Amino acid sequence: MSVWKNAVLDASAQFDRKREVLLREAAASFNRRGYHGTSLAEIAKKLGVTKAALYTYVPSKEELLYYCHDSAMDTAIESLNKARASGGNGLQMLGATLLNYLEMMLGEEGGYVVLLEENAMKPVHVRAIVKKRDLFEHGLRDIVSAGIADGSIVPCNPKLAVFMAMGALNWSRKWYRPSGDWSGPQIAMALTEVLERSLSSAPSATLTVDPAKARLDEPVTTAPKRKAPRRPA
Amino acid sequence: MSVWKNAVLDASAQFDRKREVLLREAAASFNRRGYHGTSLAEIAKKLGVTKAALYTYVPSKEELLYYCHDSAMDTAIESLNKARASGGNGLQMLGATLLNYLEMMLGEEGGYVVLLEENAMKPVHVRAIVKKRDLFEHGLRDIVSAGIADGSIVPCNPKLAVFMAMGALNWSRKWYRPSGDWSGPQIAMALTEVLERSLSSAPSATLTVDPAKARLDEPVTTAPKRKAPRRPA
DNA sequence: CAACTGACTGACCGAACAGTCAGATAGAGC
DNA sequence: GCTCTATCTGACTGTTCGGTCAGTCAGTTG
Repeated sequence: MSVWKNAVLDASAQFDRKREVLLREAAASFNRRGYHGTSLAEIAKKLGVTKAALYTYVPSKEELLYYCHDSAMDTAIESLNKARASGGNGLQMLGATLLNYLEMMLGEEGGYVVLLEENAMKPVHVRAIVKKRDLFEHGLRDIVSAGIADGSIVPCNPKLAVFMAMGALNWSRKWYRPSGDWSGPQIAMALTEVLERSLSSAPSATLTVDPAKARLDEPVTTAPKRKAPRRPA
Repeated sequence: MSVWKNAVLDASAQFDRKREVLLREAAASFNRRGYHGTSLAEIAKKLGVTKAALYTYVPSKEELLYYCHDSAMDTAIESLNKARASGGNGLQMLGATLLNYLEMMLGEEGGYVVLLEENAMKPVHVRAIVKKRDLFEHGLRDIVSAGIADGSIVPCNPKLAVFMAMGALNWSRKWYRPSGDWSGPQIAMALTEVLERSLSSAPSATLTVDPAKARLDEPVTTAPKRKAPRRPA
């Protein structure tokens, strides 16, 4: 690893940098083989060090998992806040959040998303993660509720709608291949588009047929493509 | 386990029954703690036997995982064939398949769905499972394509649409609680409804707000609730 | 009753793994 | 050059787990 053997930076910056690289590598391995299916020696080998060296940066394997989860949730909540700050109606904020979330998940850096096997952590850590996850999910539900109220989102059950969206998004980790035809941002765009359509009060008349040709320099927010919001009978 | 200590049946039926119970229990444990996180002793204890007894029914832990995956895929493909046989337009067939799939996944019996950690299996088994999974997914894509052709589904990318649907559905295993407010069939109905809306050429003007109150004796197929299919400009 | 069969047990083995520790190493500050 | 300290190594430990095996036990058949 190039980051591992690198002078220039001062001591504490080196430490932080290496710790970050470790988290990333761990998350990638956990994602691929699962927490229990990944050994510390395996991670260490990829970083060009021995297992014992990892304990300089992390007190235990369990806490390594916890840190991965924690970073991922922080990033998720950040994407939520960013979307909230940018404003717009409920549907637009929802779309912006999902797009941010997915882009960071499929990004080059890999984000350190793990999401599964939370029960492998100690109860204290499970509680901490669940708390943050609930913060994120309730934030999303509130956005959906706001969207229903402002007419941009069709009346529905916000809890279920968010569960569905999270499933559709998180599942992409299973089938996304960086070397495939579709880039991360292209997938993010296309998936978000379908999800928006499922909840929009004015669903678009068409969807992206070929994500590989999607132009990514277009504005992110998907304005309703037909006319005014429509309320149910 | 009541099934384990039960006379009445003849020998080979007993064997098959017990084997099935073992598969179910294993799948449930694998789903909860992951493959590597589940020990055979743990499974055996739940069945009231010792670890060694399991080897009467299964040659190895790895093959136990394989059998779980295999059964799940067979059930999935069966739900696909059933929907195809029942006919209707593309959107209706898609909805019927997803509904069947989800009902079996959330059913009392638990189906033995696992889906994750395939890479824990031997390459031969991975190939066999991937083959069946591809059969299922390509079947779904074909249905989506048919729906686009017959005008019931909005033009979109079938591959991406199916990935999204599978994610939304499979993710339910993460948050579904049999003891919760919503029953399996109610969730199946509500989720399928949202997914249909995301792809329908004539999206409904409203969605189920309270899945707990959904009437399950209604016909399954969701007829377009507005008017004729609309094609893109 | 006696011979046989298949399910099952409890003790055991070897491998893999998380975590520990004494010591090697190398850079920073004096 | 000398010391101090942070980082890292390689060998080690205790434990857990998948898998094996000799032998027990219950049920069946004749």
